[in-house]
Order: sequence, then structure tokens, then C-alpha cells
Amino acid sequence: MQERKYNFRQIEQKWRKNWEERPVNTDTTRPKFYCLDMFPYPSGDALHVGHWRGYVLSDVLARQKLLQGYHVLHPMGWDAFGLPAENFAIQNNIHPEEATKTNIAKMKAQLMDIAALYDWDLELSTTDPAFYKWTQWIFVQMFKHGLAYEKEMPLNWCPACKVVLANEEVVAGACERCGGASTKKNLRQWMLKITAYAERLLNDLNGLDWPDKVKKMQADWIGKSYGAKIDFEIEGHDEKITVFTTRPDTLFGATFMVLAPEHELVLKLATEDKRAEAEQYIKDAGTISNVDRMAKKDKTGVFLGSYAVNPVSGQRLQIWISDYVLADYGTGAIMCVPGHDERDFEFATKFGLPIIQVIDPPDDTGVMINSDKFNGLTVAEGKEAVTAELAARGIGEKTTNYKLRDWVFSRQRYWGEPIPLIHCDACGVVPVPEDQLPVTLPHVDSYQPTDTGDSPLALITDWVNTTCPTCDQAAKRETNTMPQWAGSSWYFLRYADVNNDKELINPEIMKKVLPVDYYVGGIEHAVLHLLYARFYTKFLYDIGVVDFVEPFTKLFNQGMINKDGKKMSKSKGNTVSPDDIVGKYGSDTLRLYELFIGPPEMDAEWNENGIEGVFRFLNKLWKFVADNTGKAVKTTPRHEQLRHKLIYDITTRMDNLSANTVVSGFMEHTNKLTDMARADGMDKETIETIIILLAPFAPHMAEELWEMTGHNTSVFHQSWPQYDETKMAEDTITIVVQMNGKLRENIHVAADAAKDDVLAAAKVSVAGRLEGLTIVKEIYVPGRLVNFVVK
RNA sequence: GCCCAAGUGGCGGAAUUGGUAGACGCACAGGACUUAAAAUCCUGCGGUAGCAAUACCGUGCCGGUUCGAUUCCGGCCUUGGGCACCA
Repeated sequence: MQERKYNFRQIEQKWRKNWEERPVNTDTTRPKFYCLDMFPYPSGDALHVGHWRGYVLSDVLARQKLLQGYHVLHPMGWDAFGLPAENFAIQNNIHPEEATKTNIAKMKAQLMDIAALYDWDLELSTTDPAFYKWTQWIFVQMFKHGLAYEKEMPLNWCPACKVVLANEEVVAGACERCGGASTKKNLRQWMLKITAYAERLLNDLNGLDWPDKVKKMQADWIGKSYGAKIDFEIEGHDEKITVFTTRPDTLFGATFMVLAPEHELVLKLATEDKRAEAEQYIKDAGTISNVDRMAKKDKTGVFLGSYAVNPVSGQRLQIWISDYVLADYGTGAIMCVPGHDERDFEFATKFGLPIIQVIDPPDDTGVMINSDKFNGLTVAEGKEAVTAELAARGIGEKTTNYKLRDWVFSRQRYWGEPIPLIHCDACGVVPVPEDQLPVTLPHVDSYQPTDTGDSPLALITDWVNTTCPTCDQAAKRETNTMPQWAGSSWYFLRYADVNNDKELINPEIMKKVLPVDYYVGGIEHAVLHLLYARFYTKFLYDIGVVDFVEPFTKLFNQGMINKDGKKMSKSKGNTVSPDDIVGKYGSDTLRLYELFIGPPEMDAEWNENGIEGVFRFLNKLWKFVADNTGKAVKTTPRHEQLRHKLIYDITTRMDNLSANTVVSGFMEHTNKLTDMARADGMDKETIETIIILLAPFAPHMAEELWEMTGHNTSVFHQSWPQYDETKMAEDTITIVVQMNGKLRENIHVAADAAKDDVLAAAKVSVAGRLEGLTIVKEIYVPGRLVNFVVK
């Protein structure tokens, strides 16, 4: 007795069990395809239908590659360190380690419903000492190569999270995590010299198959600009003020100077009568939050009482401080050209400072005026000429400048990888010897952040107190931990060799499996995670651990799924759980619906109205196979033609990653095939073809149908069908007949009809309409249309 | 303010390179089957006029190029996203 009804519950259970017992992706002799999802944070929030979207898409890619003859690496793991996990733990009063374990178990159970091809043997967690041993090892290598350094500096500080933020973590002056205003705080921090890689991080973007949008965001973040550094002498002082400018051609128009309030020369240059006012301004600038500072419209500032000298015009320049000059961009000081810079103009106008025009007209097409011997030069010529003159005089040079700043790498929190360093009074900072890694996180009861900005680890004295690896004297451990990004910056390497306790990754395996071929994840990581991962990869290349410089060959960012016009999130209370939908319609239906909802790269509004249609489609396809298997007819050219068109549509649409039209293509073809089967019967090969094509999208059902057609091995051991365009061609085609570009008639002609015959037939079809008119032009587009231009 | 997307029926969306606008699906309406309902199947479904054949209009707005424009160009409007005093 054959089961005629599509019983998804039974089928899905059956094949999950089957795949577990007999895995389908085991042939490691095939060429590899590494298809990776950005791994999730196991926070307390359950997965919602938005998470599914990316995971389903990458799994469809992975399963299609399997059918196309690859061995697919498609792993999954947990980005479990960091603030989200720690904050969840604090809120719920559970130790982060416990909370992480529970959350991982919960999320993993949910993830199982997707029925992705994940190889759970490769599962990893960034919180596993066997994993973070190597996170620490990379840090030690960076330290040894001079890329990690300690610095006391005013840093972005989130008073709510009680933690230092990297520049990348401050969004519009607010903490990226909690949304609260970020302020400045002076603290000793560990920094990573990512700026040393700025040029390579920028240049290597060119070769990547990534969305242009993401490449542009990274390029903007790196922010390369060309210009000059120029020294200005100060009246009565030996020091000089060095500025960076992109417009050395406007030097004759520099009429005053402004330093950032944090600039090191400020107090020296403030004259007695101005000192109090300057000090007050600096104090205000330091305590005001970034949000408030940016909300300020008016320019403010204090004249320091000192003067500099314009090196070409000789003019005396008042030296001011103002918070519109940023301490950490360029040199923290600028020459002000109010004639050609809007902000300088605003400042000059407010404080009555001189304004000189030196480019006429004042745009790219202008030439230099009021500039002595440079008069008449274009902007481009002027940049070169002025810079050359300054260089000859030894007071300037051509410079390239970057917005990118070094990475604040330490966090004053508990739930992270301990930074593996030891502070010794005699030897200074000494890395923990590699054979003593990992430095494990001590298990403690109090992991709440401290108000002082110290790490909670600082309170655990028997962990902090140790001996120096170099001189064996009493020494203290570094108590800061690493940021969440540390583990995610290199985890993709580890999947390939997850159990190796001798090295980060075996070189042979590395060569065979990496880099990642296809990386799928949210656009929110366009700068942070992807930039850091690229930096780590380049460093690991430099020290010979990997043999490639870019970790992710191709990147795809799936669109977000919104509900009621807003991003789905637990805090907004608008999440939709996949669990109920899986229960009602099955995993295959939800997989297809996630793809059907719209173009994968675009945001979509969640709306369950269409899910019924997808479920109906699967039922129809089920019925088509069940009704026609066992009484298959001999293949006719008409069967072949339909079959090749089916393969063509699904394959090319998938190649373009147009997943939504792949699903509509399946629906369309199933309707056509059903009609044809009723009229002429259906051949075995076509039935089997649609099952194989369906397998990446609805794997459970495809397996069941494959079995129904008399096979006893997995459908995933088949190969992706090939199409032959010559076999797709129709015998007769429809030609549109237009008059003056307007549709008038449709005619049917033989596919190989000659041009003259088509035109003749077209004329016949519109003969009545042509009466009294003259054809002035005939347009013929083979296979498509005829257009008569008439008068 | 600057940069980047997007704007198509009641709804989600489709449309190779400039070549039949609205595929596929949802919703809706009518019908078949049924004692009835569900499920399923069939038909219709952009607007206006018309019994109809058909005609005209129609892809955010205004204009242009072209035999022909959702597609290309110029100028706007709206929405979403990114950056934001970067010298």
C-alpha cells in the first residue's frame, strides 16, 4: 500500500533519522566547497524566522554544491563570549558559563529543524578552552610582532555597560550594544595596530566577490586621503604645529589655526590671560558625551593668545582650540582656510577672523589667485607645486592619511578570553609561554562589572598573582579580557581542523579546505567583524599560518525580515517563531517560504499569507509524483523539451541567486507537468529530474519521493541535472506584431521561419489596420517581434 | 548635509541585452464535488468605457532619447539604509 497523502511529520522525522545514520556528505575525495554561515550568539532569545532566512539560503547552496559533485564543508558553531551572553547572565542571575551552555542547547535544538547539512562533528564554541587557546596564541604572536601595545588614552566609554568601546562599536555617538550615550574616559588599554594593515585592507578589497555596498563601507571606514603635512612655526616657541591638509594649494588662504582641545601643545600655547578660559573649555570638551557634541550646531572655541606664521604668506595666524577639530584624525591640528572650507568659514565669521579667497572660481575648475608666484596654476598643479616648495624648504611633505584607527582590544569584563600577558616589575610585560596556553578563565561567583573600570578578574587575587615566566619573581596577570570579536576573527579556520591540539590548523588541511568559498550573513557585520577577520587573516598569512590573504572569497548578505515595518527582535516583542510553523506545515514548507518571500538580498516584511500557497505547491508536487510513478510512459520530444526548460529555469535562476523565482519556477513547472501528465502521461526521467532539482530546497520530501520512485539510496548521491538548450527549443514561437510600438496582434510561426516569411505573415495579420497607411519602416527582432512604423 | 538602494494591481512580487508589463503565489468573486463543511478542482481578477469584439490609460512625479522605455539620460518627490565637523 502506497501512502498517497503528503504526511510531512512522518517524512521529516524519518529522513532526519536516516541522514544521521547514513550521512550523505562524506566523500572527501571530491573537490571541496566551503559554505559558511556567520555563527550566532547563543543569547537567551530563541531563533526567529529572520534567522532562518540566511541559514536556509546557505544550506540550499551547500546542498546544491553537493549534488554538483563537491564535498561540502558546512559547519556551525557558537560565538559565545562577549557582552550579550554576559548581560543575559547578569539579568537572569545565572553564571555566564551555565547560561551559555543552556542557550546553546536550546538554539541547537531549534537549528535542527532547518535540517541543514551541518556537520555537527565540527561544532565549536569560542568559549571552549581548546578553542580560545588559539585565540590567545594569535594574540601572543601579534604581541611578539609588535602589533599589540599598551596605551593610556581617552577612550569611548559606555557608562551603562561599564565597558570601553572600540571606535567601530560607537554608532552615532552611542553604544552599539545598549544604545546609551558614550562618553570619554582615560584608561590603560591594549591596542592592536590594525592601521599597519590599512593599505592592504583597502587594496585587497578589489579582488573580492563581495557586494559593492560592503566594499564601499569598508573603504570609507579605512578612509584613505592624499595631501600634505605642513609645519607651522609658532612665535616665541621652539615647537612647531604640524597639520595635515588635502588642499595644500590653498595655503595662501590659511588665516588662522585650530587645535583639538586634547592636542598636546594646547596648555603651552595658552598665554596667562587665556589659560583659565582654555582649561575650562578643555574640561567641558572632555566630559560632554559624543552625542551631545555632535548635536551642537554652533562652532565654539577659545583663542589661546599665541600666534603661528603662515610659511608662504608670512601672515600672523591666531591659534585657537575648538572641538570641531578631532584629536585622533590627521595630526589633531588644522590650518584654517575660511575662503574655501565651510566649517572654517563658519568659525571665521563667528569670531571675526580674516577670509581670503585664493582659488577662482572657488571649485575644481578654478585657478590660484592671491598666491604670489603660484597664481594661475590649477588646483591639481597647485597641490603639487606648493607641496614641492615646502618639501624643498624642509617644512612639508606629501602624505597619505587614513581614518582607520588602532583597535582598542581590551575589555574590563569577565566573560571573555583572558589576555595572556604577565606584568613583571623587573621584566616588564611578558607573554605567557605558548606551552602554558590557554590561560583559562577562573570560575568565580562575582562577575559583575566594577564601577572603577577595572576588570572583575582584578579582584581574584590568587588568580592575578603568579610568577614571571622570565625571571621567576612574583608577578601579576593581565586582568583585561578580549572583545567579542577576537574569536570570530578567525573561527572559520578552526572548523577545518577543530580537534587539533598541536597547532591552530594543520597546513595540509588549510591548503585543501580554505579559504571560505561562500560566506552568508547579515549586513550588520559589513565593517566590524569582516574588517577584523580580514586583518587577522593577513597577519596569519604574514607569519605563515595560512597561504591566502583574504578569508572570504564570496560574500552574500541576506536581507532582514521585518515585522510591522520594524526589525524583528525580542525587545520589540515582534518576533515570529519558526517552531509553530514547522509544527503546522513542516520544515520543507518553511524552507521554501523563506526563499519565496522575496529577493534574498532585500529586506522583507513577514506575512504568513503566502505560506499556504507554498504548502499547496508541495502537496501538488507530491500528488504529481505519486500519481505518475509506476505508470510512466515513454519519453517524447515534448517531455524532453519541458524537462530541459525546467532544468534551465531552476539552474540559471539559482546561479543568479534569485531564490524567490526558483520557487515560483517550481510551481509553474509543476502545473505544466501535471497538465501534460493528464493529457499524455509522464516519463520516468522527467519525474526523477524534478525530484533531484527539488532536493536542495525541500530535502525531506525529495528523499521520500526519490524512494517512492523506486530508489534505495539517497537522492543526494545523484548529480545535478544538465540542460541542453537545443532540446528546450519550441517548434513554433509567438511573434508580437506592433504598429508604431503598440501591440496589435500575436502570430505563431515556425521557430526557424525566415525573416521575409515572418514579415509577410505579420503584414497579413494586420492587413485591415494597414489600410490607408504607408509602412515607412519595418523592425524585426528575431524570435520576438515585428514593428511596423506607419504614417 | 553627503553616499547607496528601492518605489510596478487589493497584497508579496515577476519581466535575459531597450522588445507582449503584471509570471508565480496570496486575497477576493463565481462555479463543480458534498446532506453540509473542510480539502480539492475549474473560471475570472490593473483602471475607465462597452453586452461584446475592442479602444484608451497605466510601472512614484516632470521632461528627454528611441520604431519601441519598468529598463537608458536629465531634473524632482517619497521611503529605507550607511556615513556624518575626517581638514
